[in-house]
Amino acid sequence: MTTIKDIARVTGVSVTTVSRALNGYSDVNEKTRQKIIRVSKEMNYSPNTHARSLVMNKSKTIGLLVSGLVKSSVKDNFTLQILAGINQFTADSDYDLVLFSTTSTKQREKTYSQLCKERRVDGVIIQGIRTDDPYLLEVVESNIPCVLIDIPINSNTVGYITTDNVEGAKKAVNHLIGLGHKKIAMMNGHEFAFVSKNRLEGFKEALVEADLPIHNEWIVNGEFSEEAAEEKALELLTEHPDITAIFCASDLMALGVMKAAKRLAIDVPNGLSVIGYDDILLASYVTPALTTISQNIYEMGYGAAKQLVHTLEEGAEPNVITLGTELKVRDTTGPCLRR
Amino acid sequence: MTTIKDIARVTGVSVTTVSRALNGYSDVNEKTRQKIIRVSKEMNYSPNTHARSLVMNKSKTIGLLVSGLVKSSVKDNFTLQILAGINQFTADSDYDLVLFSTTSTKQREKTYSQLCKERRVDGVIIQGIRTDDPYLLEVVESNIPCVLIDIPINSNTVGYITTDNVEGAKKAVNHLIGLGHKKIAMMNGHEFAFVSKNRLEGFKEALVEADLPIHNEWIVNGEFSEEAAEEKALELLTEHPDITAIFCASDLMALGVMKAAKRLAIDVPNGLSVIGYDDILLASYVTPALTTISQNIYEMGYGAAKQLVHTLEEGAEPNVITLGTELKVRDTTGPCLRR
DNA sequence: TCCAGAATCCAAAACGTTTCGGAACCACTT
DNA sequence: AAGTGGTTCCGAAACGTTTTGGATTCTGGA
Repeated sequence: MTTIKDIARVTGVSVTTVSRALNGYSDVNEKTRQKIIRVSKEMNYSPNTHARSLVMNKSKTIGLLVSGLVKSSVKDNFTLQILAGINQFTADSDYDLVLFSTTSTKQREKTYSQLCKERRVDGVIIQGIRTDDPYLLEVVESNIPCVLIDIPINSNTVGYITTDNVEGAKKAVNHLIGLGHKKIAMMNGHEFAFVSKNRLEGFKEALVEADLPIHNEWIVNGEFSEEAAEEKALELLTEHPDITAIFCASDLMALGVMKAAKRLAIDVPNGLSVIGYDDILLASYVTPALTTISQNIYEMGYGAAKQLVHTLEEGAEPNVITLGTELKVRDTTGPCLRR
Repeated sequence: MTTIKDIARVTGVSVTTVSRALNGYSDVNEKTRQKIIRVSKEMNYSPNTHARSLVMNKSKTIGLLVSGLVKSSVKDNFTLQILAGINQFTADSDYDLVLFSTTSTKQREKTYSQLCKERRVDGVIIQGIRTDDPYLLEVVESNIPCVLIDIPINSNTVGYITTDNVEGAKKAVNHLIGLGHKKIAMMNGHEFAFVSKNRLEGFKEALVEADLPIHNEWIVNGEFSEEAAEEKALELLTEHPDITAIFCASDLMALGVMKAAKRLAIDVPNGLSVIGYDDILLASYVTPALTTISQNIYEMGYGAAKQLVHTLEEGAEPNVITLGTELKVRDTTGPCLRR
């Protein structure tokens, strides 16, 4: 493996000059620079990033800490879209992306900051961890620049990108109300997710604004899982058959709710309107196609990477980005046929 | 950031001893080892991998070179499943995963080996690149250990993992033949994919074994794209209305074919049987649900990582792994109603 | 008492790069 | 002739680790 020393030897200059030539400094004669470049091409040189990182004390690497990258969660291509967005940005920058996984036994052995410090990543993007994850605390305490996805924590080293979940939820519920629904339930995620909190808030606000009562027993947690949501919906719809619409905090849970409706021989949308959240790929492919609140997940990934690199390069304080949402009306919502 | 030197200073021993203590060498007194461990915990020490990699000349990092990680290809969660598999393995090993993207302008600037050499990855997994990709040549020529997914190249540094595509294709076509179909077309991918070559081979073999003629004009290329396949199928079905079944080399293309059938008002499966390949997530969710050849994509990712790490650790020569396939009969194939 | 061998420790070199602080040289100006 | 300023180069230190090849001390047996 050719090093800078080899090139120095061959061209007859010092390693300093080779380094400075290759890095475009002005204090090297154009002729020698050309010679050095030529020789380093001939010798197939490429710099050793480890040596460089060691002395420069930065690695041009950003870490991605996810939790949704396991076999079972392949249905939920949220993570894939985030990744695609991040990848799109980093591919055009000179940063590399290393994947940290929180799904493993490593999580228990190594702390978040250890992970980051060992690999000497310059910054981190975090997606899909729960608010009760011990990693989260460490993030805020450590001084590694960090962009969170859908977790509203802001300090001088950590920023976040999210969508307006309150507004999104209101859009969804208002759509149902506009269709004449008055008995609307909510399938929420779990209490350890900020999005759940916000979507619940939007749900309630929309009801209040429409002068509809809030039935707390109509608000259940489906853990963001298709199966759990199916079970919970089964209970809910059996105990409260007068419910005419369900707002779900994720599309995956909406699918579960639809399965439950099917088991109870309730027609969607005529017997029950269902609206999801996320607009995952499956939403437009299931039958009937799922009405949902769409968020540009790819854009979130891209934006997260962009923001992180920006704070890394410019030393700017990370800030907060909120993206909009869009109601996608498909076939699982219809006018309320009961009173 | 605490270093080994700091610990040496505090504990009153040399850096050598600290290093050897932390790395579990036997020539350090158990008492001093405990002291060193205690102090390094107190000082929140974590080793600098760059320094370590520099001197050890290996990085405990494997690279993943993919091409399917762009916005448009989010439907195809093949890549996600591969990634999940790899991630599952690396998470339990002490290797990290860094993502190389081939979708960018970087591709033109930097060669494959430059990418690998710069980052000093110990090995690489490659997925989703075409056989005419210039990177592929470099892979074989470079001496970096490498595992290819679905690309049959084998040398003393490169191995591959794949499924039995000939057999899988035969299974698919035999299924159609068993349903009474005699006029079977094929929607293939493109000539720069080994899987296309093999699936075509299996297609032909099955026809020959059943004494059915091969119509070359019934074999078209859909570029592994839903849209292209739709267009090609439109032409094919218009020009040759006697075709009763189509074997598609990917599920995504099968979806395109189904759209074409819909546009031509051909009922699936009664007017046309369609069978796909891959068993992507969507296959079981579309209506009618897609009959397909299932391959365990997750397992391929896991196997690739396992094999790579194995050759890295044991110095073993990489070899060839072939996984099985499975026919999943769903609703897009039915008995031939014409003669 | 002396010696062999085990146990425990350490100094220094090495990995490949960047960068600080100057050195050497040349061409001008005064 | 002396000083000034610009251009082009370089030696050496530094980054944080591992490893080589001993050095030192201790233990037990002859």
